Parts: sequence; structure tokens; C-alpha cells
Amino acid sequence: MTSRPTDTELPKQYDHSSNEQKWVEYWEENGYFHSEPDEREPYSVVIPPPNVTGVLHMGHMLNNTIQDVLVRRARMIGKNACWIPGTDHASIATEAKVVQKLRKEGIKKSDLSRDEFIKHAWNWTDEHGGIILQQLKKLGASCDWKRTRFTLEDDLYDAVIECFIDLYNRGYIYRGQRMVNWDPVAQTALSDEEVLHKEVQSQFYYVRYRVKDSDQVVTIATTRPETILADTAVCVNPKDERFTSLIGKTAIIPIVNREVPIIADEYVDPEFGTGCLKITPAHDPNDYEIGLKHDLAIIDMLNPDGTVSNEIGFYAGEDRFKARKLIVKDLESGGSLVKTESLTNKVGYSERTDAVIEPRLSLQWFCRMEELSKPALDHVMNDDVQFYPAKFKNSYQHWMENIRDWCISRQLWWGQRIPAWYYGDGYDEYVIAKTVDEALKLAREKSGNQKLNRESIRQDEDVLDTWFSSWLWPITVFDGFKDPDNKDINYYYPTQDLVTAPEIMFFWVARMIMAGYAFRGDKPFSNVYYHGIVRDEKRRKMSKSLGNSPDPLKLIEKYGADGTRVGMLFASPAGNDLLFDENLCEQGRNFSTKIWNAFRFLTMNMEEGEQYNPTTEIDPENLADKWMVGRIRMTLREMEDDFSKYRLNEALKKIYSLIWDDFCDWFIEVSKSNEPGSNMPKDHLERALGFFETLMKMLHPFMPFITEEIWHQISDRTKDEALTISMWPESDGELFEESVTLFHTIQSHISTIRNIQAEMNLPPRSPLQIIIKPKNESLESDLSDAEWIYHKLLPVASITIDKKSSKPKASAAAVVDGSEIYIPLSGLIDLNKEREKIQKEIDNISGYLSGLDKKLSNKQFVENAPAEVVNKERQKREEAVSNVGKLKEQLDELT
RNA sequence: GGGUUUAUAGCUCAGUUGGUUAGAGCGCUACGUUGACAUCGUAGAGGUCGGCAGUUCGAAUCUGCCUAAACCCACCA
Repeated sequence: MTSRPTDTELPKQYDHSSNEQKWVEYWEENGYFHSEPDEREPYSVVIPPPNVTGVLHMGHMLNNTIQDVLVRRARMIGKNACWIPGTDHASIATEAKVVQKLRKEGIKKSDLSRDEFIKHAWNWTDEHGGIILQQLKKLGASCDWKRTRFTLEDDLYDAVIECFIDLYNRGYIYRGQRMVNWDPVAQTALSDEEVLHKEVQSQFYYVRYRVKDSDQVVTIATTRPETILADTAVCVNPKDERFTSLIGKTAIIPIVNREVPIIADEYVDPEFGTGCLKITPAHDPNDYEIGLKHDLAIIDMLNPDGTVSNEIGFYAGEDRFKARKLIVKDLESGGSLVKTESLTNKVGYSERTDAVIEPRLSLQWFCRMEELSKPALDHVMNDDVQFYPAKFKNSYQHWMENIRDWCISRQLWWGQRIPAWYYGDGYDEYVIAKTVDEALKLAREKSGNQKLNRESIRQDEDVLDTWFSSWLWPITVFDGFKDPDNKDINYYYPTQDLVTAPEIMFFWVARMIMAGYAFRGDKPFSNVYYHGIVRDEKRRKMSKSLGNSPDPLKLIEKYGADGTRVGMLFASPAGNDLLFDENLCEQGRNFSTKIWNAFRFLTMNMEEGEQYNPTTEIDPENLADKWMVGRIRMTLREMEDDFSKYRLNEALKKIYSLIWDDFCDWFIEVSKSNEPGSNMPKDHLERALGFFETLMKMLHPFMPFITEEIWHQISDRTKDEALTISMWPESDGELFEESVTLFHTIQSHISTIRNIQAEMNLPPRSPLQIIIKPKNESLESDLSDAEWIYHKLLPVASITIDKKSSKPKASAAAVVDGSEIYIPLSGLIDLNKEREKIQKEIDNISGYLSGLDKKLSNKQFVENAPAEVVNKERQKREEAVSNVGKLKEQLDELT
């Protein structure tokens, strides 16, 4: 029940900024988003945890808007919705930021102890951490904030260590010397997924090596001439006749004058470069393999920071790129450089630091993936875990079938430290243990040396890859390691939907699925919805470095969170990238204004001091009511279908159009009072409010703030009520199809008459004589009953609805769906214009008709097409013939 | 080099199992503020559905080839 508000209560403009803040607080204070296990069906979602020190960007906006729509809708259809928020410690990204900050303060990381550094990192995290979660609240994200987790908090730290130990015991984790992707800036190994290959213009250097004890030379081609310093062989293809004589001889490396063997291997492509390949086992993965095969020496020429090591004897301490320049100069002056060419090739860059990756041989921890990947592949292929869009199954399959072992150690401090403890002199003797005491015990057992003490064992210096903690996220947020049989995990796991970008399918999604089956024996989620990447109008990815990304908070400030959410979703077809355009947010904001004004109009029709009860009980005699109810139920059914397919933008467009086009443009218009200045009849107004309430529910998942605001304004709500926890409207019930069709007919009559007004340049407000000649008697009676609608929407002087009508002289006329409409214009009519108009319509229909005739006179069609289709075409033809006949008559009368 | 996807109005996209003279939103044009909304209303213009061939009575829709673009994977020095 509600009454007319005062002007101060309902300002002319919708004020999104104060309203949105108000509802954020209201929802949180009342704990509407907090979930505890109960008898309802669970609907759980884990957030893709943003970097703890990150700030909101457009990708987050899209990702979290989508999740919020799904979660709010699930909550409203009666599920126990639980959306778990949290942040990721993002080891390499955060550590890089902390190092940078310390450097500005004049502190080098190397000057600090591990503990000191970690203390700085925690300070940084405490200072910047969680900002992004506050920003998500502004967006309206309905997370269960009490359940906020952080990947480096104690419980999650322990879970990661337990997981490592478990996998080690199962034989999946091993330590090995491998060629890894080395990031010389962060000075750590990276997994293959963290390396981005970019196409660049490089120089291809042709360098001549002398062959020992002969006049011969071999010429090799390389893009990285500095690695010549670490060459330990020259290799040719055994079938390449040009070089057969050289095989087995010795080549002399320029600059260093090292003697290396000339070997043969199938790997070498005789067509590429010179057909001779220099072999640098320590700095190229292929060369490393060849080195192993041919038992070549391995010379490591680089320091961890990418400078040339002292042991080489040349360019010591110079950065690899500086060394490249120097060596080229020296080769040239020494006469060894034959030529240079430019070449387009792909170079690996660090995803985080953008440094050029150096392949580097080092001792790292690996996780064997073959067995882990098997169930994860099968359960996606058989749709236990469903991908939307399904096309991503293909690349998932390809990756899983060619999966390589995962390098999980990182030479960083910020992260979960590897629980390996060394007790010998080197790194060969170790035990895996959760605590130092346990490690000591195990080390004593294993070595037989009871004299070992805490000081004589030392823990591995490295931490684990960030993804080695985030792959457990759907389990650890419910404490599934701490207590594998707790109430939460049993209730919420597996979660329902995961919403993420395809970019991290391999980093994260695939690994979570593996972890789910490995540690819970069950999938982590049932559906994965991949959304696109946010791009600008030039299709460039939005990024900080390009500076082409708007600040999401400014957008929210300008257009409201509601408007911004709508803008994001409008731009977002399922599974495709979205071209973000600020105009779409403006459109969203305009929609807020439209809604607000529609509501304001309804309240303006309230009588002072009168009480109103919004209702959806319709008047069975009122065509507009039945039409509106039918449209609402139909739209609800269509939206249900869209939601089931994650076509959120389609669902949004439908409710947008239902509110704007159907409710505002037609329903409110026909509900207006006939008497200018007088209010809508009370019963009409109460139904309009009732429908409005239903529409606000349908819109709520997309625009949570304005809908909540209006829902509270429409009725006086008790303190513990909120739209956000109200029930989604029922789509069951009669669709009133006949009424909807009839209303559509009337709509097209009205549009046609408005068209005549416009074409004939009639003053918009001058009253019209309207004569309608319905195509049959039943329509005649139906239209007569609905005559009032014409009066509401057109300036009517008189209206005649009669099947026996005939066209008055000098009138404009049209045929709509077999019925005829005449507007007498006594002298006002421009005969030529009217003739032209009718002739145009006749031509139009004639073209249509000739197509139908052609089809129907085609024996093949009549014989082969289903009878249903043929009949439909015949019917269409009859209608068209009749319409052309009517139009021709109208035309004749004009002459 | 391998794989996947896309091509429909000026722009962004719909078009469900082949049977519409091809739809929406934005933009554009014209007209319009007597009781919400110019952040608005009404009307309108605009496409031989990338190209070529084929299957079919019938193709935007199915098949093949071609062209263009995007993305993913891979160690071409």
C-alpha cells in the first residue's frame, strides 16, 4: 500500500549516486547475500579472484556483472545462492610491485632477508589489498562478503602445502634439471602458459666458422649471435650432400676460439637459413635435446639477471642485448660476419614483466600432468562439465591431449614456500614435510644420521606458482582440505557456474577441473561460461599500457552502476569479444531515467491522501490488461530460455523492450485518463503499479539499484523486505494469445493512421474521422469492444467500425492485414500524393504476389513441399490478392 | 606449420530443425513539447545476407572451393 509522494521524495531526475550507495549498505546490513547451508537447492559460484593489489578494470566489470546477474537471478528463483569473493596473492605480479616500490625508497630486494621482504609485501597487501573488493561492491556485486578469502591466508597456505605433499606421495611431483622459461627481470622460471609469443622484426646474422685443419668454412645463421659464446657443436642434416664431407670434423667458434664437433641430426632443416645450425645446449630447448642425444658439453653463459657470466671471458657482466651488439661488431671486424638479413620471428615475452624470455637450464619442481589430465579431459568431453560456448571444448581437448609437465617452482619469496627440506650438502638429499620438526624426523630416518638438527636442514628457497594455489580455489574456499567432510563443502561443492575469460582456460579452468577430480573425486563446477575480451572501438584489447580503457569507477559515477552494467551487457554477445562503447552505458543510464519517469508519472496520478494497493489481478474485460499479462508471461518464458543458454544480453534486451516499448509506450498510454488533468482511475493505476512491480523484479538481476529503489517506493515495505530476496514472477498461466493478437492488430492500425498523419502533413493534434472496415465480422465485434483504445492513442473526432463501410470521397486510405482504414480529409487531401502512396503499396504487394504465384505454379513445389507449407503459401496469396483488390478500388475512387 | 571460429543495414549484433519481399538497438532524416520522460515521442530512409559453384520444388540457413579477418596451439635456428 502506498500513497502519493511529495516532490522532494520523488525528484525529477533519478539520482543514482546516493541511491546506489544506500542500497549497497542496506543489503549488506541485512545480510541478504550471506548464505548458510539449508534445505534449499544450492547455487554457488566462486569469483575468479582478482589480484589482491589490483584495481578494477573493464574485464573485471564484465566478468562480475555477468556473475552478479546469474547469482541474483538464482537467488530470486528460490535457490540458496552463495557467491564467494576473494583475492589472489598473485605472487610474481605482487612481488614485482613490492620490489618496485622498495626500489623507489632506495631499498634493494637483495639487501633484505626473506622475512623482511615478506613483511614489506604484507604491508603492501594490507594497504592495497581489498580495494578491488570495495570497488566490486559499488558495481552491486552480491557476494557473500563474510566468506571473503585470500589465497595466501593461513588455511589456504596450509591447503596448498598439503596438496603438494599429497601429489608428491602419489608420485606426481618431481624435481629435475630442465630447460625452463627464464624471466631475467623477475629472475624466476615461468610455466609455458606465462610466456607470450610475439611476432617481431629481428636481425638474422650469418656467421662464418672456420673448420679446423682445412680451408673450409661453415656458415651458420642465428638471431641470437651472443649465444655463440656457449656453442658446443655445429649441426647439419645427414642427408644434406653439401655438408657430408664436414661431418665429424671440428669447427672453431669465432671470438672464443673453441673447438667443437660438427655433427649430423635429422632435426636440421636444410631449407632454412644456411642449413647449418649452431648448437647451444644451455640456451635453447631444441639444442638441449640435441645436446643430450649427442652427449655434448653444456656451457651456461648467462647470469640469472640476463648478463653474461664471468666464466665466458668475454663481455662479462654485459646485458645479453648489449653483448649482442658488441659481438656483432667484433665478428664484423674479425671478418666472421657474412651478412645480416631482417627476419620476422616469434619471441617469447614474460606475461608479467614483458622481459624477453631466455631458455635456461635449471633445477625446478615439476608436476606430472598425464594422469591428472585424463579425467579432466573426459568429463569435459562428455559434458559433465559443460562449456558455454561449446566451441571451447576443441581447444581444451587439444591442450589436454598434448599437455606437458607443469613447472611449479618460482624463484620468488611471495607465495607458498615449497615444503622440501635438504639435509645433505647439495640438493640431492631432501624430504618433503609440512613442518621443520616433521622434516627433521624424516631426514633422520632417511639418512640414518640422528645428529641432524634444525640448523643442519634447510628449506627450499622457492615458492609455488600462483596457479598452484588458485587451482584449489573451489575447494579451499569451503575449507575442503582443512576438513574434507565439512558442512559447507558437502553442500556447496560442486559449484554451479564458473564465469571467466577464455584467456585463462589453461592457466586456471583446466587445472581446477584436474584438481577437482584429483582431490574431491568430483568436478569443481557444472558449467563454465566464457565471456569475451573487452576491446575498444578499434578492436584493440583494453589495457593499461595502451591507455584505451575507461576508468570503471568514473563510468559508475557518470552513468550509475545500473547504467554501466547495462552498457556492458548490451555490448556482450555470448562467447564473442565485446566492443565497448561508452554510448551503451549512456543508453543504460537513459533507460534508468525512462523507468524513473514512468514511475513518477504513475505516482502523479495518485490522489492526495488516497491509499493504493498494487495488484496483478486483471480486469477480464480489459483488453490492455490481458495483453500486458500475456506479454509479461511470454517474456518470462523467453528469458528463462535465454538464461539457460547464458544469453544474458538477449534476456536483457527482452525486458528492456517490454518495459520501454510495451509498458511505457502502450500500456501507460492506454491507461491514461480520458479527461485532461484528471487522474487515472484507481483500479487502472493499481494494476499499472502491480505490473510495474513485476517488471522491476524481471529487471532486478540486471539493474539491481533502481529496481530496488522503485520496489520500495511502490509499496510501503516492512524493514526486512527487499526486492533482492523476493521471488521471481511466475511465467505459468494463461498467455491470452487472442487478446495479444487483437492488441497487435490495433497497434498496427494506430501506427498506420499515424503514418497517414505524417504523410499528409496533418497537424498532430487535429481530430480525425476514422473509418475502419474490418476484414470479417468477428474482428468487427472485437474492434468495437476495443474502440476506447483508439480514443486514448489518437486524436479522434469520430470513429466508425463497420464491415459495411465504404470509402468516402477524398479520403486517405490503407489496407492493414485485410482490414481497410479510411481517413476522410475533405479538401485537405493531396490527391497526387495519396495516389502515389497507394500505387507504391500496390507495387510492393504485387512483387510479393508474383513471387508467391511463381512458387505456387511450380508443380515441383506443390508436389514436394509439405501440405502445411503449401496451404500457408496459398493463404498468403489469397490475402495478398484481396489486399491488392482493395487498394485498386481505393485508387479508382481517387480518379 | 597445425587447429578453431567468424563474415547479415553506416556501427554492434539477432535470425533456433532450409519455406519472411531479411529483424533489433545505436546512428541518420523529417516532424513534434495541451497532464512522466528532448536522457523524450511519432513517422521514415537504409541490406542482391563476403564471392563462386553445388544439393533442393525452395538456401542468409546445408555441402565444396575461393577471399578476408580474428583467436588458440607449436622448439623453425
